Amino acid sequence: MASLTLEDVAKQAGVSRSTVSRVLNDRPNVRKDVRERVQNVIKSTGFRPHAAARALASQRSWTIGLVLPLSVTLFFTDPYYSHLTKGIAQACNQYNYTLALFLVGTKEDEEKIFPRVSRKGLLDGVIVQSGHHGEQQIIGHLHDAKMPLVVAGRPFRSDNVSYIDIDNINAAFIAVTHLIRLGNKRIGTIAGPQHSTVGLDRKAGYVKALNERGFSIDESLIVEGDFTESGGYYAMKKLLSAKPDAVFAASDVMALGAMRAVRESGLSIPDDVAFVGFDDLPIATLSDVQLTTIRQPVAQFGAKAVDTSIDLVENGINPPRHIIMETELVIRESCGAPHGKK
Amino acid sequence: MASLTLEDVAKQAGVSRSTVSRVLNDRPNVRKDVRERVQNVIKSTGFRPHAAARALASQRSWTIGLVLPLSVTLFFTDPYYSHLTKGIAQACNQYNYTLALFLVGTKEDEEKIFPRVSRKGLLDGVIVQSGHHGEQQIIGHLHDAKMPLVVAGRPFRSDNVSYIDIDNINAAFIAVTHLIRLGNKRIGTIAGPQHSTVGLDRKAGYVKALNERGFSIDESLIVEGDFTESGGYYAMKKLLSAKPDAVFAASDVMALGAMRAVRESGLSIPDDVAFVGFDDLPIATLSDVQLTTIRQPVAQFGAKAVDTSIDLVENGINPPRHIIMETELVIRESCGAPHGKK
DNA sequence: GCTCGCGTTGAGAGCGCTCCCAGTTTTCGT
DNA sequence: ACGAAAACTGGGAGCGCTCTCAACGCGAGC
Repeated sequence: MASLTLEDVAKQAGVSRSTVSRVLNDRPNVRKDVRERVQNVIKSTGFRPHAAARALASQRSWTIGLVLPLSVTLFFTDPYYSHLTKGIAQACNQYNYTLALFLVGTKEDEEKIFPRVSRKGLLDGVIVQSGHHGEQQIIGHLHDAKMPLVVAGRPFRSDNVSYIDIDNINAAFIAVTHLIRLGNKRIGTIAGPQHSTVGLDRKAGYVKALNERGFSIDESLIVEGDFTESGGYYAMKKLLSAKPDAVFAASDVMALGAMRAVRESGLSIPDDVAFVGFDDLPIATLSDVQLTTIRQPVAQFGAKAVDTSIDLVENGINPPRHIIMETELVIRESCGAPHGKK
Repeated sequence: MASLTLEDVAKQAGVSRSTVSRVLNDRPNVRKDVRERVQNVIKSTGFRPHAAARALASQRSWTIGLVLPLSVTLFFTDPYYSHLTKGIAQACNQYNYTLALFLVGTKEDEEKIFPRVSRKGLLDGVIVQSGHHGEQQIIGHLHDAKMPLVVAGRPFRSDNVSYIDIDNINAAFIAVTHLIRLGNKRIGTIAGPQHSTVGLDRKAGYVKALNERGFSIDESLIVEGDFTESGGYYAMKKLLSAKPDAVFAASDVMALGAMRAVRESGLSIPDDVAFVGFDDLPIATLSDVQLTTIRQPVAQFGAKAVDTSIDLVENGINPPRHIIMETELVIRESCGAPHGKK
């Protein structure tokens, strides 16, 4: 099976290269019987066009890049990234795109990756996870190269870039309002890092909910975590001295850590301290006390990111698209509210 | 900045296409001053060769595919895959290769992915994680297409394919022997799925250790898990009725689940039940009782996989390479042995 | 019967690079 | 200083596709 080419297939089918190409790409203007004849040859020979050749001729590589930060080793501890990656990978697959993964950890990684993603002929579009250390820089690179770019999560400077996000402020608002309605009086929060838009927005939603219900903001009830389990644990240890009766954690993983700290201190969940998390990843249901949380549509989020990338590739990057996905409060045990399941 | 080509750079530097190509690829036979002149033009114009064009002309795509099974949603729950992916991604980056990620979950995924990975001009080599449902099939595909292939973890039929693995039997043997030396008499195991080589091998090591020390094999002390936390939890519930005084779990994640079950039943770790896990991922140290475990060099494992792939690409796929990486017993709290740290 | 127009087909010119080979310049031994 | 060998450089022919364009039937309309 020496490397088969379009030409070979054409010869076998008794037609020209162009006709085979047309059949291959489902283009019109081929007589039915000819089309079938060619299709048979393609099937019987198992011919698949050479990816690089097609990419060169069509100026489309049919691959999308995904740039993920590895900072704080989050890629390992926070299943959010795994889920996002899965969503994106499956969507790519659906559309017959190839997914190129770029994990950027160190400064050296950046130096190698940044020029690569903006390189011609490699990627049709790029999805960058926001909250990244060199985020601004890579967005700039990509912008200069006029490479279609979708940011997953609102970036700091969102003018002129397409992004897709959830309404973090509102989602956090709903979570905290839920805790207020349940009668909690001292509601604390384990916020995300305040150098990320997610961290800022979720805290803003917390503040907004308290304000709207006439609560004053008690700074001792606000502790910053880093989206890790142990971050949540230590944040909660600090928070405990402020004696909260409820906590809104900016991620499920942090909520889990925080709940561990609460359990260790001899208090019970939700009676002494009620919890609402954020993400609704499978781990939310794994704990002894199932977590009430905000559900993000992570898989659809990924799919939408791919979708949008392809849209940008095909229809130009202007105007930038800004897409906000819906979230949902999922009530389980940890908030103390009556709930359906188990 | 219209798409810059080699030709343009050549014109600007006052040389020919060939010379620029030579400079670009660090090839000899270019006068020093000419080389520098060209390099300056490259730097000042920010020229990067068109990836697809280069791939077509050189018949090398400089990208490596990674095929990961999504079965049992393991990709999410077991950080092993995240770590492996990270190792592979970083190694690719090091070598200036691009990593293409293929996550195969459903049967439809397979159908889309299998032809894609063996397609000409897309991938130089492929790394496939073993333990995959359609493993045999994809290995066959790749073999037919003469695509360089490295399997991560020994596949079932290992003749004629290159793989890289750890010595699971011996590692498990060491873990269990350690528990025996500590004076435990009823040592149970939470084995991995017995349809995977890892699962089989680690169980074989357990059996071998007991046999060698004159213990008889008690089937009620052997329970099969599925490498998930809850799998470990339920396996332990079953195992508890056999009253083990020590447990060797075939993965850290399962060990964590099992320890949760033990704690729930009111027993203490390591006094009532001692534990040794397998993997030594960061989660091993996250638990209340730090886990004694077998350390796998996951990151190096990934790097070696990439290394081997490139070797196969450059030096041909025959003979198949079989590489075994070293493991190490890391003693912490859960086994009850005296240990250094904390 | 002739022209017009449309659906169909094939030829040819690239896409932007690598690589071989032939031509030119430099280097070195004598 | 001269010729041979070595080092350097440029031109050309692809790599395997896509895409434009011209050419070719063929039935409809007059």
